[in-house]
Amino acid sequence: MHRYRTHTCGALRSADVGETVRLSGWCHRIRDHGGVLFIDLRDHYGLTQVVVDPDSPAFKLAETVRSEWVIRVDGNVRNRPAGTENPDLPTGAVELYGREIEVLGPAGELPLPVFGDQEYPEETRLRYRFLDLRREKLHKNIMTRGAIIDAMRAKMKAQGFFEFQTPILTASSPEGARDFLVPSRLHPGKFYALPQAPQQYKQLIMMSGFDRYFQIAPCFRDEDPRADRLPGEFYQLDLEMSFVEQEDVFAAVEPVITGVFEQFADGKPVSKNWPRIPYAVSMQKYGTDKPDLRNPLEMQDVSEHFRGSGFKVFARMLEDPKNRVWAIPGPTGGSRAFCDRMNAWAQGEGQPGLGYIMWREVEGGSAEGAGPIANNIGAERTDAIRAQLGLGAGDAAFFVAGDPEKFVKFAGSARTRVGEELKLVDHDRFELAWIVDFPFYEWNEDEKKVDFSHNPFSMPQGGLDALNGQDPLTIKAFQYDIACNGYEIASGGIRNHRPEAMVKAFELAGYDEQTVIERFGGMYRAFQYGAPPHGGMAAGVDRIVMLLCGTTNLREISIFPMNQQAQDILMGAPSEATPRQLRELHIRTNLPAK
RNA sequence: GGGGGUGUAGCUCAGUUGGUUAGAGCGCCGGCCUGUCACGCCGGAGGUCGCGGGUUCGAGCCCCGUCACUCCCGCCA
Repeated sequence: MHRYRTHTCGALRSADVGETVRLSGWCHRIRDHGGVLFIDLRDHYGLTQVVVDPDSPAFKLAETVRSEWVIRVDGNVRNRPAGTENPDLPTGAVELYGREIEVLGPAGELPLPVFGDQEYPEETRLRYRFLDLRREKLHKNIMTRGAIIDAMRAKMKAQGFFEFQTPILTASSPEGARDFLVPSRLHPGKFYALPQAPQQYKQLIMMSGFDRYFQIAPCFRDEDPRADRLPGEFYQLDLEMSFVEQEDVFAAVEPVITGVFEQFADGKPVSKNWPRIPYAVSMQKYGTDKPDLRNPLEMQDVSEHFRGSGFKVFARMLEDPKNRVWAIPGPTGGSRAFCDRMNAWAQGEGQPGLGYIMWREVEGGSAEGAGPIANNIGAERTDAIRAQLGLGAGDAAFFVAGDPEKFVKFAGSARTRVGEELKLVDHDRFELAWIVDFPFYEWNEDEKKVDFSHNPFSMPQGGLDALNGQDPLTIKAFQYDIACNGYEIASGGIRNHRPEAMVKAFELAGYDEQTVIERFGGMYRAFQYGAPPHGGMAAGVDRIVMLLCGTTNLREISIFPMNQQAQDILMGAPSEATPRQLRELHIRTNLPAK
């Protein structure tokens, strides 16, 4: 007989009745009735009820075991007495009558019970992560994560992609987020950096003549935490292809992502033909470049109805040509209570308020606008707005006014808020979309200069001609994202593989050729010796797993995450280095006074 | 770096207008219990009310400061 087990805790069935078996596992739940004692024995595979009574030689020891002790039980499998079967358990028809118990690993009092689903503070959960990981939900999420990554690999390989590994110790990249640095012992005063993404490596792989690259790539960025961002490190499904245009990338990626979602969506619908939404349109309709398309609301520009109207606040604002008035439709929201609630919410967001019109039914069945704005602009304009937004009696509309660049973010969250409050959002579906035509540059107000708005390596639409002849702020890039349910789950682009275009692109952002050579020497060199047109994408593995596991917290789908102060409180990282380690690295600390 | 929210038992939380010895459920420990599967019943232990100061006859509650946690903004090519 095997030292620890003949079966797992999820294996036994009626067919095994009469067998003498050996199980090992954790004592999940113990029910001591004095004369008869039940232990639910748990392992990775499932739960089996062990029963012990005073006739068993194991009885005395069985009375001493506690939750989460690891024990080995020998005994025989028998049918449960009629009426005591548990249909909720796969093993629920049978039980193991225990004759011998060996304690393999006793446990102290638990800081966090494995049984049950009570919420526990994050600090406790992270310090005792190994206990939390035994719990059903987290254990399942981690297994799902592995299965999703398997599916990604399989689907990528089926599309002809080949997996590569790229260095973890690399050079600091001048653009982007803050790097994690690793001091070099052999080169005093110099540092490696952990890759923020294998961006340059994957392009170099294309220039090295390989055709289709992918990698489940660890990425490291020293950023401040957010709810949808793991501190320190995260994973991307990173891919790159040669001799492709944007359409080819879409054609390769869409079935992979759709397939993964469908496979793990648990029956929830997944959008088939993804809409392609230009960045500018997305900002106008949804107020964000990662719209939640489960929310049916679309904002519209209603400036014309307010220009020269009796609502002086907006009318005066519109005298500045860059200002606009946008409307957020609120179907079924036409009550004073709801409009006041939205107004109060807006004030809580630091806004002066949120103007609105509500439409009430009047005799004859038509709709009449009400509220301060409607009174000021008059019935004709009010009705024109109603008609444009396709609203009727019982509906409302909310208005934001000013410079769209400044209010767009607030407008987007107001749209989300209205949709959620009016229960217009179907949460049980996955709505995927391509967001395309990102601007190549953006205006940096602080430094009064043009900056790359996304990826400095992407190809401007129109190529070198556009860079030479066009207002830089109007140039679009072959740069795209995938948005799903309000999250950015992937980002990519067609790369700029022509050195003269690359130099020009950097020149417009204020970097001369010498700087490009210094900062991107390897890439610059590779561009000189036959670079294929290429492009690709990187998808956020953690966010995709999070969406498919139905959680909004990345720490629920990551096996050993750091806390929000970027500390691993299980392992104790970061920690101080010994004087000897620092000496070898030629480093002296200079700590802030406190 | 800035702003909001929250800190009461191991955990989730209640605690009246400022008023006696700060409570409940879960968990833990002990006892009873031969068919439970959120077992049940009885008993018990467990508290610097985040910390420091102030107001008051009296502070878990009010005021000031501080710390921790958390969400958001900045940041995230």
